[in-house]
Amino acid sequence: MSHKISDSTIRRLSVYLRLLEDLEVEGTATVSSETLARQAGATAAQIRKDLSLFGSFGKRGMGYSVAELATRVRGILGLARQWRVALVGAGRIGSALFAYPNLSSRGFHIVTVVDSDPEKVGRRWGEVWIRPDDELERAIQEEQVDMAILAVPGHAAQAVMDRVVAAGVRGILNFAPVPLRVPEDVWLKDVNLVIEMEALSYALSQEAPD
Amino acid sequence: MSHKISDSTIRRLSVYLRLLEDLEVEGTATVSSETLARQAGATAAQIRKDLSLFGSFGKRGMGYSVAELATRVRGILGLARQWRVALVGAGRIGSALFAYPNLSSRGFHIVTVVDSDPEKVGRRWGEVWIRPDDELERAIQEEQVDMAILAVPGHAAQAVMDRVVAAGVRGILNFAPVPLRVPEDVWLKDVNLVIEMEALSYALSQEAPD
DNA sequence: ACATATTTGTGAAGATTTTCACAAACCTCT
DNA sequence: AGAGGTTTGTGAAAATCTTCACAAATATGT
Repeated sequence: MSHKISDSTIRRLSVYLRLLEDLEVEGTATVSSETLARQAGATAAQIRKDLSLFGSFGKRGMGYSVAELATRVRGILGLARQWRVALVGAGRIGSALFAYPNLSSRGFHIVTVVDSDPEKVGRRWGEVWIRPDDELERAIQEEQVDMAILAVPGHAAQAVMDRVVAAGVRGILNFAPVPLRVPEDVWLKDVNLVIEMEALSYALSQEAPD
Repeated sequence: MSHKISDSTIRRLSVYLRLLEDLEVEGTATVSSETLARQAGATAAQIRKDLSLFGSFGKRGMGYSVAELATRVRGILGLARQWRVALVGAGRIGSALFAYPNLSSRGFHIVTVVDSDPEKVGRRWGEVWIRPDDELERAIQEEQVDMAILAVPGHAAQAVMDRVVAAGVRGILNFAPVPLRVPEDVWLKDVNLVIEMEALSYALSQEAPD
């Protein structure tokens, strides 16, 4: 296995998986690449190619077993386990993420929250206490954190990032709209609302004479 | 002008712009593609190629005038104006977005908020009242909305989307983790935290034997 | 058991995106 | 004014990603 798989392929697998789980709930037994493509907004060939990079999961003439393919894709994506996540930043975005049901329901558990605001430290969110900034490293170790979500202001992001990485975290989701530097062996994903809005701005400006 | 410009190029321009604005604040007069590349985490050739798609903004031997390039990129991205945005969904994510300073400071003004929860309707957020779901279309028209942000549960997203589009909005930022269908002339950007986390899950699963 | 209809898996072709590499343009210093 | 050092802008090459198209495999119906 493992040529190099593109990020796009992985992201599409995540989409396919959600659709497969919906189909599973609906009780659908098998699905063709054609049907899945329609739901995913992709092409059938794309789906087959994506899947074929990891193996041969379908039956010619029949399509894919929904249950089996879902299990396979979960395995590929590393979702057969639970992930322990640290949330850094308990502001508005942080608190929205903490309560976001689609993360915990999919195996991403926020096991510790850290904030630099003394006003917030010591408060309790559900099962977890908000810990002070200077306990970041300790919290990461004690709670055996696998991934971190950075929901801190842009000017603080790189410094927090460096500490999180030094503490051993190798997967980070960043909400600060600034380019961050990470070592080669650390995975960083950015969620940047400004980019998305500005991309919309560009698109609308192209055609609308307004 | 205008061959077809790729989405990636536009997204990078948004990144460059933020760096240019930082440089402007610092009082830097000119910047080379090399320097900008280092800050953006891109390559110098990439930056020059991106910019060259829109014109010739630099001076050989000198680099780019920070102020001039920032203005040019703002123009390209359609940021020389203000955008009027409707926020649909006043839950946790919606309220975090409403208060997010990086949107309003960059010309994206949330001018109306709609929610289906009677509990929330009628409350006031800053200048804006939360309006009931059935006033969605009216709010869009009255407030001359250009773009919408959908922060509603996945199961409601497509229906809300259809109404927003029917009301004339042609740019939408969607937070629901479901694939949405839009007409060809409508621009949709997705922010999907589940995809990002699952992509991290895949990456970490690859090397970490754990 | 055979013919017909589906649907996968995948090389090859096509399209898109990124990187390379260098001539042309510009600045600075003497 | 000329030499030397920078840096852009851009064709061409390389790399990556998507679509095509079809043989092989399976199911179904007679």
